Amino acid sequence: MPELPEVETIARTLAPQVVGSAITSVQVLHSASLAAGAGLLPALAEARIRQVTRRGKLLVLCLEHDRDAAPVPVPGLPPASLYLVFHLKMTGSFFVHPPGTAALKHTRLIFDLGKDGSENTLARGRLFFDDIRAFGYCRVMLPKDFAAWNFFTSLGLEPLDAGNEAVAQALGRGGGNIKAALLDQRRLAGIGNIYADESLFQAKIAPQAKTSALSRNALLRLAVALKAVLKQSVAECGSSIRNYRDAAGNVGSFQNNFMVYGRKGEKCRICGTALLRSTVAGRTTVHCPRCQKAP
DNA sequence: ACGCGTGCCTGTTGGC
DNA sequence: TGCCAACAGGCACGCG
Repeated sequence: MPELPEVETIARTLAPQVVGSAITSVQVLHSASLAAGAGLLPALAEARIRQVTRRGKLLVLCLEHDRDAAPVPVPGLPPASLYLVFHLKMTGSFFVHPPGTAALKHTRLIFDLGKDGSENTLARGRLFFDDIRAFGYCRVMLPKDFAAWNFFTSLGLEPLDAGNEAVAQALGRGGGNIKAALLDQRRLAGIGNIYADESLFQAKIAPQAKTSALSRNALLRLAVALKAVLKQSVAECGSSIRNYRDAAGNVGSFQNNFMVYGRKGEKCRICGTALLRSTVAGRTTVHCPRCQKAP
């Protein structure tokens, strides 16, 4: 379940392995994993990887595929003439294997990487996109396709780039409960179930609290807590639960800091009360009934 | 128009 | 020991 800190960690560990490489060929082993841009595969197989970045939970490879075409900026992203975009959903992962490595059981896409800008096309390695549950996807897009992609254009603020006031405001508008607001990618981009529950605990707000009932101070407290939790997780290379590894095969350590996520029935680390599991906004939710009060 | 429920997927876990 | 239901969950989609 890569969320913002995990996708950020993957981008950081993938970049040094692929930036400066040329994509020499692409293999689609599971057609549904290529959700858009099949027609651009020929262009992709001549493209060079310039940058690896992230927007919300999307991992974005910025490519140059035609030296004559000027790179076009997409709002919020570095300019490029072609984009390779991934959503990892729950079980997507990357790894760069040596040249010639065969596909694994759950390998969905393979990008062969060669040297950039040289007549010498000796392969450097193979970028595997593995995805056990195959919920994840890749999209190959021209800048104009990217800028017209509804999911992307609807994404909200980057929580770590926005100020506390702006984050509080994004969470406070609209109806529903506060956990649904945290998970709504149109308000803030990149938050999933782990960081929603953890930030609500740190802010001492009950997940089922109606957003409209929260004071300005409570929303600000949540904004501060959310940013602190995300920042700490990025510093610890994310949370490794189940299958998560970064693009270098490393695990993160933020799971050791969980106060509530996955701790149903265990004691609250602050007050000792048994933590409750419930369903809020359709998701499994764990909270401390004593520390986290609905207003 | 917005909030809610369901389907997509496969591997792991826990109960009987 | 073996079987199977429940569970993990982001997002598209359809319904009311």
